[in-house]
Amino acid sequence: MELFLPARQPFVLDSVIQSHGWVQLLPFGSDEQYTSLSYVLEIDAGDVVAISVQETPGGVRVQVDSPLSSVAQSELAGKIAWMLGLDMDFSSFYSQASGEPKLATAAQRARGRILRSATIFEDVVRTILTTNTTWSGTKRMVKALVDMYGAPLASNPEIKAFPTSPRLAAADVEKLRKEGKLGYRAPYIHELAQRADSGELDLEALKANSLPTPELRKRLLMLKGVGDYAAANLLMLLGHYDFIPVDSWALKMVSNEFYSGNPIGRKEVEAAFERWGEWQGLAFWLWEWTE
DNA sequence: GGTAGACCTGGACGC
DNA sequence: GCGTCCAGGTCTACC
Repeated sequence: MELFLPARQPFVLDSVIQSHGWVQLLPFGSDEQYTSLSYVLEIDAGDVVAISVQETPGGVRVQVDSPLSSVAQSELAGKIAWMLGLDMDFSSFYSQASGEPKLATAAQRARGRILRSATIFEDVVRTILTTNTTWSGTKRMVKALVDMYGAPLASNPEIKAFPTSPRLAAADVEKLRKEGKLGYRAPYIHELAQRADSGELDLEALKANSLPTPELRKRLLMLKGVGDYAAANLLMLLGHYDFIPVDSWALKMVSNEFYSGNPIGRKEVEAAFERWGEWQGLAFWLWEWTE
């Protein structure tokens, strides 16, 4: 079956797909030209569906591998709209960035939307798995979680969705640590899943929050395994760009660009992008760095 | 508020 | 093949 979803213009699907590395992590996938995004998700009714998204005039066309009830279709449409940020408006940022050569492609390519997972829970788990490791380590850990705990697609059990909070809450911590090779992150992920599954933690409510960014950041920092970098990354996924995700790569890039390669810290990174105000995280993210 | 050490894994390197 | 060192953020204890 197919769905058509409208997108606020301007919209360029491959800019969303290439917005960061999520597309390289299971169960995301894409073709080499980034014209199509694939994903597998478990919807609330318990069905596991594989979807493929292509850009079409005015929005996106979503191909679903199996028929769905109208309720499930509605849920799926809402999740895809969230993942692609279909309704997001970056006109204010484009206006501010119009005189900056290093952000010249932002408006041209409708950049700004950052690819999200279907749930905040999934994005928090992914983000924790990016910390204190290499990108190949992140890919390995995410693959292990999907392989070990993801719900299989009925038509092809080899293909699995990202595990939901109930599935990870029921997982064995030592198995996560040893077989999943999550190491010290295993108890963080397990505790997060248990709190989300019990209802103590309503991560999905953050999608519709109207909290000021500092308050939202405080809540994110209360999650075990989420520090300054992870919180800033999650804030951007939530549509708040006032903080910069400062990791070792950021320090290197900003040092080369603004500080002649001298050793710098978080404060220098923030100072370099302070003029972008509420858009500073996005300006940093979309900046065309000098190699 | 700032700092040091521990956490865990994979990869690079030397032997 | 084995051992050692290092990189990658966050947590905890301490000052």
